[in-house]
Amino acid sequence: MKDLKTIRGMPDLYDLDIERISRVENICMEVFKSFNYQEFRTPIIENKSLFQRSAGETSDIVQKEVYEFDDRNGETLCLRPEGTAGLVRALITNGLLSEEIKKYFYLGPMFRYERPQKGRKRQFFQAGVELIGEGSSKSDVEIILVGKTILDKLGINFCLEINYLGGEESLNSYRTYLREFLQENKDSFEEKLYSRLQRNPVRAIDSKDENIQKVIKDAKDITNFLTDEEKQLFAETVDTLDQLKVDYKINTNLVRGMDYYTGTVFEYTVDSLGAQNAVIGGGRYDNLIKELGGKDLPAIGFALGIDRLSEIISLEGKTKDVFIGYAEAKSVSYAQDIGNKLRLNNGSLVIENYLGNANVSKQLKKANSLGFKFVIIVGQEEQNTKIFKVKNLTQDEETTLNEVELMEFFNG
RNA sequence: GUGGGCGUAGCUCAGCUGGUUAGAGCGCUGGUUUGUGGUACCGGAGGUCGAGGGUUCGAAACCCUUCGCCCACCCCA
Repeated sequence: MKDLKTIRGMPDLYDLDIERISRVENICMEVFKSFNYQEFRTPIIENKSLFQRSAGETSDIVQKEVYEFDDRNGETLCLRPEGTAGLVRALITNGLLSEEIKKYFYLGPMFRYERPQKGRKRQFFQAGVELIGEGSSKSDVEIILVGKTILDKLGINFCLEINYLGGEESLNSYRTYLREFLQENKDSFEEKLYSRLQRNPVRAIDSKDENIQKVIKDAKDITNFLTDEEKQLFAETVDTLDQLKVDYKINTNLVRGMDYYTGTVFEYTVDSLGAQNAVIGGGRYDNLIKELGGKDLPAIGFALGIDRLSEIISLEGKTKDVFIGYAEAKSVSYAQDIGNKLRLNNGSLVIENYLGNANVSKQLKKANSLGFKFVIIVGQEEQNTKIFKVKNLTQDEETTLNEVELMEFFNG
């Protein structure tokens, strides 16, 4: 039976789960398109080296969370752990980069080999946007607004946290400072932890570990290492958010897991998801495109956890419209004919043509338990007279209509 | 990778310090009701008690192993 199990952290999705997920997906797409972003689909499998070069060789994602395998000609491939690198690769591969501003979105499954817990699966679904070719605060603000619009439309209470990491030089001097600072406090950490922190010192500042927090709270924060120009850019972004009345919290401890982030970074968090409380995370990555071999273009984007959001939205009651039952078996085809006329007449209706063997009484029972609002029973009588009884299950009313009236009845 | 909790019907769970035939509610299904639902009543199906091994006269229960789920660390969306 082992071969009939799903892979750990990769559940089958159906019923309510998938209803929730597709509601989030639909709203994401709707909002992306309303901001005039274009859809992009890249393969789920890429060369592993792409992620080593983008997310970073030392990042946890690449070090221990990538599903990798050799294909038959010996290349090391992997299941994508995130979406940005693949999209940037595709823009370069297809020669789509120019001075013009480009706006793309994507949506699909990502894979990371992690211990599953609340809000964390091994196959999970992300939607994301990337705005390429604009480095000013205007683009920061737009990307932040796209995220906010989605969360608003989903009716979710959230908190926006932002920070500014600075460009390569600022970030490197901050890293150097942190390494030295950690070295001075080396005795406070275990060997293993210490070497991990040395490898990625910025990680220490948003650690939940009490021990680390106690030490790191005396360290200087990133703002001490930003250039005047960088401070100015961040101030512009923050000012614009104020003007637009977008609430935010500056969190100088906010850092991101991928090495490619520079400049503005942000996270939308919620409080009902336990430890995995980030539902949207993103930021500026002004060096990534160049480093992967493309033009030297600034860019900013975010990724959104579709399944995380799907866990916390409320689902409005879905309505199914018409259940068409039959009185005698030979009337089924006529019932299907009526059903299709109704569908052609109004494509947004959900119409079930009953195909089972239950009698009329059972059919009514089924229609009710399946959540249909109207029932039409079609039989010899209806076929002869072309007059139908439309039963409203919620109000216990029956309306008698001819075919033309029937079409009108369901036309709005 | 490290902790803690948990696997019994499709779902939510009960099942005492080991005791003979495995329980409830919900759902499903048949009937009361052969062209009209919701409520009610009566019946039915459905379980190698996660898997493998061990202890025992006897294991859903105790021990070991393993797989999975949940939560947290870590990491991140």
